[in-house]
Amino acid sequence: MGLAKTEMFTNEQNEISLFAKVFGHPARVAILQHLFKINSCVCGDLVNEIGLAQPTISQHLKELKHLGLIKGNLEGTSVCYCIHKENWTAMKTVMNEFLNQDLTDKLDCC
Amino acid sequence: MGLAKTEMFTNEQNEISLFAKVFGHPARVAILQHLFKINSCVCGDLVNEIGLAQPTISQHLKELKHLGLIKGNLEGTSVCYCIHKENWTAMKTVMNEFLNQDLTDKLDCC
DNA sequence: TTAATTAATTGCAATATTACGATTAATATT
DNA sequence: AATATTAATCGTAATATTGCAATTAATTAA
Repeated sequence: MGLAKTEMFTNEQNEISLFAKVFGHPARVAILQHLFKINSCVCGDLVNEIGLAQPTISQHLKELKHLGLIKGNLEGTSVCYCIHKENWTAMKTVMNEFLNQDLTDKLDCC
Repeated sequence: MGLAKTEMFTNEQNEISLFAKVFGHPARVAILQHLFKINSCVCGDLVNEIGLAQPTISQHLKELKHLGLIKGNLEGTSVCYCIHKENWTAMKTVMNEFLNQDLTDKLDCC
């Protein structure tokens, strides 16, 4: 069916998987890394920086924006994107809780 | 075309996105959380615990195993799964480096 | 106003993912 | 050996994702 049955999972599980999914494409990882590196918040340069077509980059940016991880700001004809700091920090809290679960000695049974 | 052009991204970007992609489904998040909670390493109980059919769970387990995040061990007719501690720790290093990039003041331009 | 620039949107083709019934494989029990 | 139990695999349908050409929308420059 190709459809995740979100109603059978907890809010936390769904939230984690939504964040993870948006990081599940190298282009979006590259976009985010570039936004972190270029703190002057360059925009359409992403199309040049990453080797994908403009509509493709625009689509990836839309997904990142939709999850609240970036913000876009109109500046003349171009749009300036940058990391949404507060939301990024909140996302980190959720992801870290998942990634940093207790790895006790008992876990090794195999 | 629906295919990620992995050759145009760095190994790091591809690795991050592969880890993230496997966390990008709530069923796999739920499986991992359960394996962390039940440190006695219960196995086919995952099918009961999570509400999906046996082939579906088996498929999700395969993906987690393929990335090295869990190990499976035959015990009679059943298979006992658990977190692969070393690989989980290594994955955490990669993901943390990505998630914990510098959020300097300069980033806020929008 | 007209042309130029930039980015979003639309529409579509190619591919990937998800879910599960049916079957198979492997071991355990009788 | 015959049966039961458990999990993997196969095949397939439904849906989602990715990528881009073409177009549109919005602003700027001339």
